[in-house]
Amino acid sequence: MKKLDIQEELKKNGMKSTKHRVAILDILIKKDQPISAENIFFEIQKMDVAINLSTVYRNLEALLEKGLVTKLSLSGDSRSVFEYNRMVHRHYLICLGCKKILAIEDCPIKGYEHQIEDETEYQIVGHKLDLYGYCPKCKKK
Amino acid sequence: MKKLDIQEELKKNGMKSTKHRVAILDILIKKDQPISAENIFFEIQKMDVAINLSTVYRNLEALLEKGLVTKLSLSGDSRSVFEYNRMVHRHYLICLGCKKILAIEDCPIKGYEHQIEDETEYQIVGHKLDLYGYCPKCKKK
DNA sequence: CATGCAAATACAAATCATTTGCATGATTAT
DNA sequence: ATAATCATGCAAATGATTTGTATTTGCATG
Repeated sequence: MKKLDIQEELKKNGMKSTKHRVAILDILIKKDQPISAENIFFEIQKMDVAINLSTVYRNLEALLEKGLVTKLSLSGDSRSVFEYNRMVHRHYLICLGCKKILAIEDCPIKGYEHQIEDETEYQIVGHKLDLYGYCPKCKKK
Repeated sequence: MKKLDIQEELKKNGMKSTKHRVAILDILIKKDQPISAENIFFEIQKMDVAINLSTVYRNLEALLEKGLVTKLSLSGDSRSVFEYNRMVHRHYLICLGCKKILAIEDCPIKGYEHQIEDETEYQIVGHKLDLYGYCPKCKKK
């Protein structure tokens, strides 16, 4: 997505367009995997844009509220990771060796939610499924 | 489980039996739902046993290593919760209203792990599935 | 293009959950 | 009982995230 499109996207959502927001979205859109606030901070600095870590957090918070990004916390890591919200239901496959995160769009839970609704009288609004294992490279060791 | 059995269980796992450890396990065994370190701390104080929060953390860590308890971090909460390890594979149903956590022993993922192994060449070692929704009480509001 | 207002930013300090260092106290094998 | 070992309290450190506040910026308007 081009810089102009990102600015457009921000305004469409009632947000001011700033170089920091554009940079954050740009990074998130390009990354194929979720990334932490601190890593976003580092990436932006690599682009020779000065930014403060709290600005990263505040912007992620704002983008989150507008639904432009999603936040996820994975088992065994105390920090959250963020990704551009591609509006698809996703699950994740996390490599316990190198910590790489792979997104999976396939979802095996469809009918199960209804079954649980019937069994428990709860109203289910969503679910979170993550798989843990070892990627081909880490598997060898 | 009785106090004596808990002491037995601790020794069987090569741990010294202390009043704090017994109290922690006792609380965990009685609770039907996962509980945070701080809440364990409060519960122990209610039993008129003096304890420090760092002792709770250190003991949970030790019990975790011995496999006597399990730790889980749930989406949208920055603190971890713990439960007695009943040696069953479990999923959780979290009420977004009152935050109650219900354990579900049924698991719909069985075959899916193999399918993903075939598709991705990863070696899957486990998964985490949590459902989010509203319990019968909170559903009404 | 100047300008004013609301929103965004930097920076430091606060917070929250969790961990650690160290001196002291309890538990267990001998 | 005694020593060796491990557990504990307390305070201070840590790491991730949030917040207060003075300053700067984006952008609608004249």
